[in-house]
Amino acid sequence: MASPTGRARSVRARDARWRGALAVLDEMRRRPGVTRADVARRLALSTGSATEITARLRELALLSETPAAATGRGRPTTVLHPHPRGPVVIAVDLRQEDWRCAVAEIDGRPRVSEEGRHGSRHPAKVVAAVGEAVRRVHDRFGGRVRAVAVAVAATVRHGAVVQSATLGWDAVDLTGLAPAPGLPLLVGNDATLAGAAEARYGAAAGAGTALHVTIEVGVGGTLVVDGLPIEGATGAGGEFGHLPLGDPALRCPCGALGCWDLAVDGRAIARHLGEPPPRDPRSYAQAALARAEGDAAVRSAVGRTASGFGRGIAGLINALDPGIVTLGGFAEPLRAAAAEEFAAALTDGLMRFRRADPPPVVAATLGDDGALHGAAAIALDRVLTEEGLDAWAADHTG
Amino acid sequence: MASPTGRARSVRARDARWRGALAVLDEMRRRPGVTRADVARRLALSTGSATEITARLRELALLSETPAAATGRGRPTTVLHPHPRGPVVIAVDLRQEDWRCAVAEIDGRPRVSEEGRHGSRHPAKVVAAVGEAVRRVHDRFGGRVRAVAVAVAATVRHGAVVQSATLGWDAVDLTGLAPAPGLPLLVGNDATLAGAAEARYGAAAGAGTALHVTIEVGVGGTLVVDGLPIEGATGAGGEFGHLPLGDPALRCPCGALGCWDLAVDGRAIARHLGEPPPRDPRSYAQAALARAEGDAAVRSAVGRTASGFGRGIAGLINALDPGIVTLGGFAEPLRAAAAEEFAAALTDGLMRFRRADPPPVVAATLGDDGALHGAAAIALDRVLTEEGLDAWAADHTG
DNA sequence: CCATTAAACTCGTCTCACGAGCATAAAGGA
DNA sequence: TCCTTTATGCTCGTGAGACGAGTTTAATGG
Repeated sequence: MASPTGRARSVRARDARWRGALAVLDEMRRRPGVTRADVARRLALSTGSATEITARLRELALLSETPAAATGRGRPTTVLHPHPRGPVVIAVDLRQEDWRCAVAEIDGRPRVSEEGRHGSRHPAKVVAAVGEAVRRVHDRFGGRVRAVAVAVAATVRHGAVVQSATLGWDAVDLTGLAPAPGLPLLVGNDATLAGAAEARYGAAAGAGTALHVTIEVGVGGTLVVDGLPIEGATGAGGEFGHLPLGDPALRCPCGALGCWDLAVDGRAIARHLGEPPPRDPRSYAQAALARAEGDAAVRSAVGRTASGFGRGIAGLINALDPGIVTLGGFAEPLRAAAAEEFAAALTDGLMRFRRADPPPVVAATLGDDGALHGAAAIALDRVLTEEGLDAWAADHTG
Repeated sequence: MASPTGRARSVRARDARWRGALAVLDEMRRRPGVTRADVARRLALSTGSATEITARLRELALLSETPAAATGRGRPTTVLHPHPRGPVVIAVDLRQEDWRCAVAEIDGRPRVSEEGRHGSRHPAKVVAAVGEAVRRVHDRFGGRVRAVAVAVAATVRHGAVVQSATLGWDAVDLTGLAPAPGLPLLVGNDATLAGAAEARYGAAAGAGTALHVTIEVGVGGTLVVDGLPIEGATGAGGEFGHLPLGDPALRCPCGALGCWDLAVDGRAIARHLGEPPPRDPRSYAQAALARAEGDAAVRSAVGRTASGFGRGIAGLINALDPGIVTLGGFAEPLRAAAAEEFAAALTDGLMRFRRADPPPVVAATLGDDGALHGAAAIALDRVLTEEGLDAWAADHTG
């Protein structure tokens, strides 16, 4: 379907130059290990076009081909791989206590290259350490690096960190992470990127509309449509934790009243137990699940929390109508620890007509790697465009 | 940006056949009265291409050209219009008490052709009456009709009406509205389509991400990204009224607890006044605004309702990050009647970092015509595609 | 009435994909 | 072992769509 209010697309032949090539590269990304014959079939390409396109891409070091294992009669085809001197992106995941820096070829699988812990609350130090790592990777891969994407446990607007309860940061400038001028630096919220990764490679693969929800400190998540997170006007979409689904009497550190955040993470469990707010809601929540084994009061507190979580999920399903819901971080253990309470609240919160075939609510499958995969994905999205390939081709000819 | 999880796009030349033509037609839709020279500039088309494309489209009765008023020196250009024998779509708006049937040419402006009231609660009768009207229009326009779209005040899933509190309907089969076999019949929720129209032609024109919220019986609305409503997996997205933002003790007719629906429409005002639930919350709410003039109790009840509405809007802004919020139906009069309460609740409910530059909350500008415009828009979206133009061209050559 | 200006028209060229026909590399049967 | 079958890759002529340089046209304004 056309996008009649989108920016005026240019129609020039220049923009058709990479049509077939991009389709092939996308297919390669989506199905690692795909054969050339398969790609041609899927894209309804003639064998002539397939020959021409793969030859061009091989020439430009955008892919390489190796003989495929024979599957029967007929001339054997080839498997398409990223080229050993092809473009790469750097993906960074900046979490509460540590960070990881990975490299991904155009198949989108990040391979962790460096990692480190940061006890420090000083953003400048963390940024400096991560920046060093990025620069080392950039030195190693040189011109092959075409973009850098950072997943950060923070609210991100217009590509900049605005605040982070998890990290204890206010606005932080991450532009120092760019290892070279002119290299695109993309910054995204970690839960948003994890959701994108789940929708592309994980539990929600294939779903047109997927909802990802994660609990760490508060709630994060995103609605993903056709592999792209609904980012909102400033990039801060998916802050479901700040819907007033919680206790209207409680003031959230974000400034609003009744945020769902306060009703589902470790702070909620502590409140139900009459204990003081935990310094680190994440580890407190994990510990509570262990304590619940032998302690009925803790079990009950966990159950009430799971119930509040299920009720909110039901509301989000009502409002957004996802085809599947994936749970990340503490969300899945919480649901598992009080499965009945969660399920009851979920069903009770659904509109009646949705109860016959509600969307599956499943555990995220990429675990801790989701955000890293998502960062690699958005970085590659940037590289695998007409403009990106134009730039790459300009560097790789003549 | 590519859509890496979307269906495998075909790459064949066949799909490039209409590239330029579609871009020109889209431009024509977006800016009624544009000149050919303007379109060429905007799309970065060479004058040669513009000549070629417009000639082809004229030949196919997809557009016509008339001399433009001279604006200065130079050879005068032409204004692009829908062709008098070009394709049209039928747009239907099926509301609580009446219906309208309109015809739109490819500029997307629906012109009402027939209308009627339906006191009847019997869906079959209503569908029959509307179907007759559609058939009459179809008879008049013949093969020019390429699609029919129906905006209906009901929950729609997979293109079918599931239920409607407003109309008092359960599942209703609207396929009888199709005036001819093979003609696409698109069915959409009225608030969703009104939101799409606001984002394309109305108050939210130009916004990448827009939130439309309307109050009739309960709350309807949609998030619109680049002109396309986020429809969800089954097409029932945008049911924000069934987020549990209301009183958790109240059971909604939908089956869930605490729905926002109950906190913002006429039922909420009645409850605050200690009056019994109104039979028709819409007219009750309108009447309440009039009563509020001279009655402090009513004013207070309206204020509390506006406050609950503002709080919910704030939550939706937090969660979805729209660039603008448009208010339709009773939402705007409610906000206007208790502007201070609404604004205070809105601000108080926003995350702190959003308060500096919150998205504008404005009245929808298309009024009662929004849904009709939206229906025409999605019908045209269907017609103005490669496949749609292929079909049209097949009927108009040789 | 002619210079100026902006736009339309003409036409040769380019690029990309198609598709028919041919070449190639395997499996399987005689 | 050789030939047939099968699936695929390669070659090359064709066609569509857009470009862009050069030319023509229709207006304004001095």
